[in-house]
Amino acid sequence: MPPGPDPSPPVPAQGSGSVTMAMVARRAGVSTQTVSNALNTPELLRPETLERVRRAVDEMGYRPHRAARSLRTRASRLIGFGIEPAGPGNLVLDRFLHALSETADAAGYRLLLFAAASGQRELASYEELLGEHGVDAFVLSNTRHGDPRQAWLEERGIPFVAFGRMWSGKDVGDWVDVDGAAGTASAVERLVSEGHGRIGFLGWPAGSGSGDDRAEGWQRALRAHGLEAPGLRAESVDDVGAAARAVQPLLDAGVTAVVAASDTLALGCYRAVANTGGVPGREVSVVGFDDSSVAPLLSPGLASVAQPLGDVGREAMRLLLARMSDPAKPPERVLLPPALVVRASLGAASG
Amino acid sequence: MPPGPDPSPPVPAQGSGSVTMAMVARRAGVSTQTVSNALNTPELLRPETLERVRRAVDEMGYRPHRAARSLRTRASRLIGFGIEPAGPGNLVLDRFLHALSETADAAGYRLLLFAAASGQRELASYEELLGEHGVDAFVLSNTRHGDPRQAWLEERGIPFVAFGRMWSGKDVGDWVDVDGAAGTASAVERLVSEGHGRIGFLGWPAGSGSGDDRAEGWQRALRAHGLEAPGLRAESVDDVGAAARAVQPLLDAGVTAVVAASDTLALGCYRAVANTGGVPGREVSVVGFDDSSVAPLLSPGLASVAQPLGDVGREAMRLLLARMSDPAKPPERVLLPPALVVRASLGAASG
DNA sequence: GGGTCCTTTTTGATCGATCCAATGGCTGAG
DNA sequence: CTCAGCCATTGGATCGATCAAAAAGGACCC
Repeated sequence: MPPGPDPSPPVPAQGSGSVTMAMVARRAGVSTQTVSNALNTPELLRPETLERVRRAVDEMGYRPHRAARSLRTRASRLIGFGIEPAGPGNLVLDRFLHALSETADAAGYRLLLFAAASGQRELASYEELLGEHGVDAFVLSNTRHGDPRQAWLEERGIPFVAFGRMWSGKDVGDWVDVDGAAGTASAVERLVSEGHGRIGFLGWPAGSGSGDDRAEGWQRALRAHGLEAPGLRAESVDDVGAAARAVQPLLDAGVTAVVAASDTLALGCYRAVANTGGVPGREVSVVGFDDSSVAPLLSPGLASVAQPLGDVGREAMRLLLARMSDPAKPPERVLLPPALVVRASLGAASG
Repeated sequence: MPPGPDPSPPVPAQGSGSVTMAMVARRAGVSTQTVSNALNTPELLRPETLERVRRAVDEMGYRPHRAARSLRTRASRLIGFGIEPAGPGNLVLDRFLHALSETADAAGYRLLLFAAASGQRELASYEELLGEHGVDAFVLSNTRHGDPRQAWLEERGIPFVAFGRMWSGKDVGDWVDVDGAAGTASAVERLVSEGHGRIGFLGWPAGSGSGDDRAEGWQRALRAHGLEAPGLRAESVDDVGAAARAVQPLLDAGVTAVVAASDTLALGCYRAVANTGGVPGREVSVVGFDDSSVAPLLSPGLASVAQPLGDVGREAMRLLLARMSDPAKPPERVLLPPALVVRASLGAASG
C-alpha cells in the first residue's frame, strides 16, 4: 500500500485523553520517528512530508509528553530557583521572576520553584533536585558573603547564573548585577547639573558589598567634578530614626543635597530636614535608592535610583541559556546601570 | 546462591553519574520491583528486606528519576503557577510563593512557574502545560471579575485552588481569601475600645469586590456598637493626593478616626490631617490596609491591617492537595482573618 | 541494465521507573 | 507427606519519546 494519510475523521483539537506520537504518525501515514524528526530536525524531511506531519500535529492538538522526552534526552528543560523566606534584605522578586519565566519560556524552558533550606542544609535541596534529575540548571539570588553555592555548583559542572556578584572570594561562574556605583554617580551628576555643590552621602556601615559600591559611585562622581568629599559622608543602619540622627551633622555642615543608599535612609533625611524646619527638595535635595513603593507616595515625591529588575531577569536567563548551550565558554558578567527616577525631592540648589 | 547483598565496595554517596533502581537492587540482592516497593509500599516487605534495601539506598545516595516516575504514573508532581507582569493591583507574591513551595515540598510536590499570557491567549499557556503533562494542578492568583480560568479548569476536571474568591458569577472550586471585612471590623473594634465614637471610612469607588468588602466590615462594626455611619464615608481612587481631598469632608465633619481601604489612602489621610495643622494619631487616628512597606516608615508609624500571606499560601496548598487526593469532595472555601498591626497612628480619642 | 551514492524513512533498542500477573517459599491443616 | 492458602518477591510489559543504525527510494553515471 502506498504511504498516505490515514482517512480517519478529524479529532477535536483537545481530545479526551492525550495524543501520542504514534497516533499522529498513523494519521500522517509515517512512522513515529518521522514525527519526531518533523519536530526536532525538520530539515531532514521532504517538504511535502513535513507539511503532512505538521497538519496532523495541528489537527490532533499533539504536544510531546515532557516526561517521556526528559527520560530519553536526560534533560528536564526545567530551571531551579530556590525561594527563601522573605527577609529584610531580600528584594521584591515579582518582576525578576516574571522576566526570568518569560525569557525561559521563549527558549522552551520553565522555572521550578523550591523552598530553599537555609543554614547547614542549604545545599541539600539543590542536591536533591539534581539527584532526581528535576532541573538542568539553577538561578541564584540573594547571594551572600561566603556563599557556598557557586563553588559547589561549579565543581559539579552544573550550569547556573547568579543575581549578584561575588564580593569576596574567587569569582566563579556567570552573574548579573546592578551597578550601584553608576546609580549613585548618576544621582550626583544630576544634582551637579541642578547647581548643587555640597552633596552628602548617607550610607550603611562599611562592609556590605552593595553599600560600599554605592558609596564609591558617589565619591567617584564628586571627584570627577573636583568637589570635595571628606566630612560629607555619614553612616547609619537601615532605620528611619537612626538615619535622621546620622544625617544631622551633614545638614549642619551645609550640604544642599544628600544621596542615600536606600529609600529608608532617604526617609530619615526627610525627617531630619523637616525637624530643622526645612522642606525636602527645597532646602535640601534628597535621592534614595531602590525606588521602593514608598518613594512615589511621599511628599514631595522621593527621587530614587531604580534597579532594572526586569532587565536583570532577562539578562540572567540569557547568560544561563548561553552557558547551557556551551558549558566551556568563558564566564560572562553583566553590570546593569540603574535608572534615576526623578521626582520633586530633587530640586535645584537653593543657595 | 542464597539471596544476599552484593559485596561490591561502597560507592561515594554522590557518585559520578546517576544511581538507578537496578543498581540499588543488585547491591541489596533483590529485584528492582522490591526496591520500588521499599519506597512506595514498604508495608509489603519483610522488615529485614526493607532494612537491607534502605541501607543500599542510603549508601548509594539513590533518588528516583522524576521523569521516569512521571512517565509511568502519569503524574508530574508539579503544580503550575502563572506569574503575571507586575501590575498596580498585584500583591507582593514573595511570602505567598514561599509558603506555597514549602507546603508543596513537604508533600513531594514542587511549583512550576510560567509566564502567563494575558488577554485572548490567557488560557493558552494553561492548555499547553496540560497538553504536555507538565503539571498536575494549578494555583491561581490575581483572580478578576469574570475570570474564565476557574470554569475552564473545572470543566476539564483539573484540580486547582484560587487565591481570591469569585465576586461574581457562579462560585466554582476551592479558594482561600482574606476576610477584608473582618480586618476593617477589627480596626473599628480597636478604635472604639480606645474611645473613638466618630469613625470614618475612606474607600475605593464601589464596584471592586475587595473594596466593598472592606467597607462592609467597617459599617457592620459601627452598627454593632450602635454608632452612626451615614455621612462618614468617602471614596477615592488609590492615589495620595486624591485621597487627601476626598477625606477632607470627613475631617470637617469631626471624625476622630479614619479607617482606610489601603495604605495609600491612609497616607492621603495623613496629608489632609497635616494640612489642617493636625498630627495623625493625635488629632485623628488612622488605620491603613495591607501593611505595606510604607507603614512602618511613616511618622507616626501607620497602623494597618496585614494580610496573612504566608497562611494564605499554606492553606491554599492544603486545599489543593486535598482536592488532588479526592477529586470528588465538595468544594472548600477558607476565609482568613487579617491581623491589625498596631502603630502610633492608632491613638486614643483626643476629644 | 546495474551499480554507486545520497537522501528520506523505518526498525529496533533504550531511558528508569511502575503496573500486572505469576512464581517460589513457607505454614498449617488433613 | 501432600496440598491448599498466603505471603514476599520476581519477571516481563509498559509509559512516550529519542537514539543509532539499517533499509528503502531515487537520481545519476557508465
